[in-house]
Amino acid sequence: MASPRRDKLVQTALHLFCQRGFHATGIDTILAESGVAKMTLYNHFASKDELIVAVLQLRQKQFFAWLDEANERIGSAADLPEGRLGALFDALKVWLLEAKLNGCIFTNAGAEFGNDDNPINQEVKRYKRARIDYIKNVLRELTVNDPDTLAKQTCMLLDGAIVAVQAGLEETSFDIAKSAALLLIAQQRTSK
Amino acid sequence: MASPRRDKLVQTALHLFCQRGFHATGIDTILAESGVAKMTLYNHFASKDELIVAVLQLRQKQFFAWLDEANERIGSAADLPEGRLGALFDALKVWLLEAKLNGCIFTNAGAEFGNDDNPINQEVKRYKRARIDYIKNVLRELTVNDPDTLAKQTCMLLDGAIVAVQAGLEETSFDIAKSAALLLIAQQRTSK
DNA sequence: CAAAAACCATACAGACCTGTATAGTTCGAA
DNA sequence: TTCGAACTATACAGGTCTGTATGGTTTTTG
Repeated sequence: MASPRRDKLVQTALHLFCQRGFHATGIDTILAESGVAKMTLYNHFASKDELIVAVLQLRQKQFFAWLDEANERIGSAADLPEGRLGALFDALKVWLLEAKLNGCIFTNAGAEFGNDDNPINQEVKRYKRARIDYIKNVLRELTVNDPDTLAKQTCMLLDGAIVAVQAGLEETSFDIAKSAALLLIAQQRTSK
Repeated sequence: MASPRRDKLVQTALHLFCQRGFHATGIDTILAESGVAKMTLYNHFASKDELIVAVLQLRQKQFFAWLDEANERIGSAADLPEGRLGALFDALKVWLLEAKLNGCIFTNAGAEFGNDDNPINQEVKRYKRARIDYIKNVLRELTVNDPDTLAKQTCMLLDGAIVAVQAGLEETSFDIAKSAALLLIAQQRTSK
């Protein structure tokens, strides 16, 4: 399953899909950029859609690995429990602004392939759910009333901020989203 | 500028773009669905991109007209000031779930044409800004501390909820977003 | 070394795409 | 009724797209 050409293809495709979108990125562009032959691509993937699914799976793996790492790095630094979520927000802001991405690749995939149950959409769903679960676990540690709702609200604020930045609004959107999330969490902790 | 064929084209295109996306919807599909000849299209629009811009402009007009109407309808019914924003959220939920849209057409346009300053993206930006301003005006009437930040947070929650529903998560996302927005507004009003 | 697997280069099929060219038609207004 | 504008129908140019066919080359492995 693992192969250097395959990996190169998926990584290159990830890069291009992030910047130009899925439909707007042709197979030939990916091949030219990666230096891999077309027949090799179709030896590893039955179709472009399969490649897209592999790209989304790679991205998901990358993201959660990075999130784990960021979470551990914060670990000792955050004395107040709210500090952990705040630091996570800051880290996410860096992650999302580092490469000049065009928004979130999962949200974008939902936009381009939405409205039916193809494997691409299932991957999007899987990612969104996993992210909520991750935040939920972080929140559980902070002993809030309703971690489920709060995790969903946090993810919505995050996605909303990404969309705002993508539309060309100010990058302070992330900070504004962060302060909202912290207010919500504080509200749950005081009213306990 | 106004012409029955032109209107038919834009309306049909709006419908198709909403459901299938922009790149995935060919000109010929729009022509077949609308029953208009190809030369008529290119008499009214120089290119497909121009048609897309017209579609986004129509949608923007529709949306804010509907928003005005909903806002007036609420007007007398909401006794508590928070009630107005809550009722607006409920109305937006209906607007967004009524036709089986695939998310927000402006967010989707940002996903497909992002990362440079084409006219399409400018239209997306214009919409997002106008929506923030609209909410800001509603909030000003409720005398909150920082209407600007609160309006942005509200819009982020809204966009986040739309993305969540688009990804196939529960439609209760809207209600969860609403409760977050109401908490944020209450927080600002009590701490004054 | 030899056999097998992976990969490359090129050409191409077939579909679809945007946009144009051309010629005929409807229809309202001067 | 005649002129002109808007529209239709059809064909097509030129490009791009995904995916395949073919045959040669490299790399790995037994």
